[in-house]
Amino acid sequence: MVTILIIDDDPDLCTLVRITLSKAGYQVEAAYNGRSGLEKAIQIQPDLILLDIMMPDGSGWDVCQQLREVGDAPVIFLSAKGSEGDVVRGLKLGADDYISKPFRSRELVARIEAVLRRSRTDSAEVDVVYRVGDLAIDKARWEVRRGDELVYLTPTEFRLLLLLAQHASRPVAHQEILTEVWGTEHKGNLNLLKVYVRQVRQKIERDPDQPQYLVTKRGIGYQLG
Amino acid sequence: MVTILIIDDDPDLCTLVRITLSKAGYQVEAAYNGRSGLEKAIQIQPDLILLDIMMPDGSGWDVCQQLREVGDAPVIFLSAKGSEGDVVRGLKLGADDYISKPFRSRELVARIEAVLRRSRTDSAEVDVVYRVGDLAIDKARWEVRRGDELVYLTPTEFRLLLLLAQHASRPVAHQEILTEVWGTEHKGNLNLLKVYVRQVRQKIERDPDQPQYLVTKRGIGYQLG
DNA sequence: TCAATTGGTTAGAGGTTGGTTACAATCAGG
DNA sequence: CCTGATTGTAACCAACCTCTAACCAATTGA
Repeated sequence: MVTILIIDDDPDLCTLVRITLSKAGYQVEAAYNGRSGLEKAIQIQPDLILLDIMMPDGSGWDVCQQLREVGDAPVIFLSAKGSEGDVVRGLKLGADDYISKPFRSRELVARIEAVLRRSRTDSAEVDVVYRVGDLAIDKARWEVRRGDELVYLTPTEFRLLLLLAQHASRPVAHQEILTEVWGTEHKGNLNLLKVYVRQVRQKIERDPDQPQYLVTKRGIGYQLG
Repeated sequence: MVTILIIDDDPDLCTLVRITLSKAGYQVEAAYNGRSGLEKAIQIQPDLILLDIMMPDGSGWDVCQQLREVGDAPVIFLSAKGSEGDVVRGLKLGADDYISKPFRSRELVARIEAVLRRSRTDSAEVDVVYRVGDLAIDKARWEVRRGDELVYLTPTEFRLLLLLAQHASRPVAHQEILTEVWGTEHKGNLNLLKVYVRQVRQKIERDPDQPQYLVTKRGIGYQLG
């Protein structure tokens, strides 16, 4: 369940947003001033924060800055229409997007989804590690470990293992492997695949004759895990 | 028919791509700036989008982001050779792949096919599991379980059982089974079917002589459950 | 009742698939 | 230009799968 925290001094707006986002399938929490907003953010660790920067106590900017320090949830801030300077300032303070009041509910949902998608792929880019048993395939570092020890694979061997890891626990067809790893010009070259499967097994399996990780799916392809 | 939208300010390139992809069997639409590209994307809902991020009006990035908001078509972007920063930025904005200009037509087609295949299997990777009694036929994993234990079936045996599972509690005619599993060239070979029915029963039935799952419908065909 | 029809069983030949090894071609770094 | 690493090819073997043929058993209906 995706949780969204809205921080705004206007209770009517909070209610409106709560209804809109509930319909879109989100869990919504509200806070009516900067201080309690920060506390709630720490407490519930929301997936995204909607922040009004023009609150009566003038705490919007501070809260925006502090939110970035206490968690990594993306922030969308709400600004009065036409205050372009505020928009720039907000984005510089680390906000991920902004919406001018008044806004239509469809637009709000669209912006939220866009920001969530972006933040997901961003963090996915930093740490993509596929795990199968005590095997770890690290896409970003281009490394494979079995337990603690580093296993060295050549680039082609790595691409093969990575592809299988990305579909772990599911068979991947011979042809799909060949076209993904070697390109269409080799899509019929089953022998090539067999040779590389052996090489990878020699390196990652404890007993290459009784593979535990890279298993054969006869008549179909290969499967990791 | 698979439709591809190309957004690029260079009409010559668009024409070249159109010819290349038409030969490969795709329907191609072109737009020559970001705005009309977005409009076309909404209008025709293409299966894949090729996007030039370095358009004169500088709209590439915005368009990339907005494309993700208005549809779920995968995006491949075209970048000038060597602009590594742009590549990372593009991928973070949610693009699925990139190609550096100039590119060879074979490579373009290969990348498109890879991305399409990936986006298709990603959505198809939701497990389809047919259940009959305590028998579970998992189409995606290509596995059959009775209770907890895995039952090994050969590819042909699996295709036979899968077909019956897809019509569970209904008889399937001999001829239909034969043409679906073995193809038209075997549609009269009843003996073949009988042999395989026995083999499958040996593997999935508790008492193969008193089949509970794969039952005979005399004069018609076979039925699962 | 007893052929005719339909379904079930068994064993095995031959082909296909996967695994293994050795080696040639290619590439990258010194 | 040489060297070692890596990629891709060729040939072979072993295991397995597919399909055929022949025969047996159960059911049907004339």
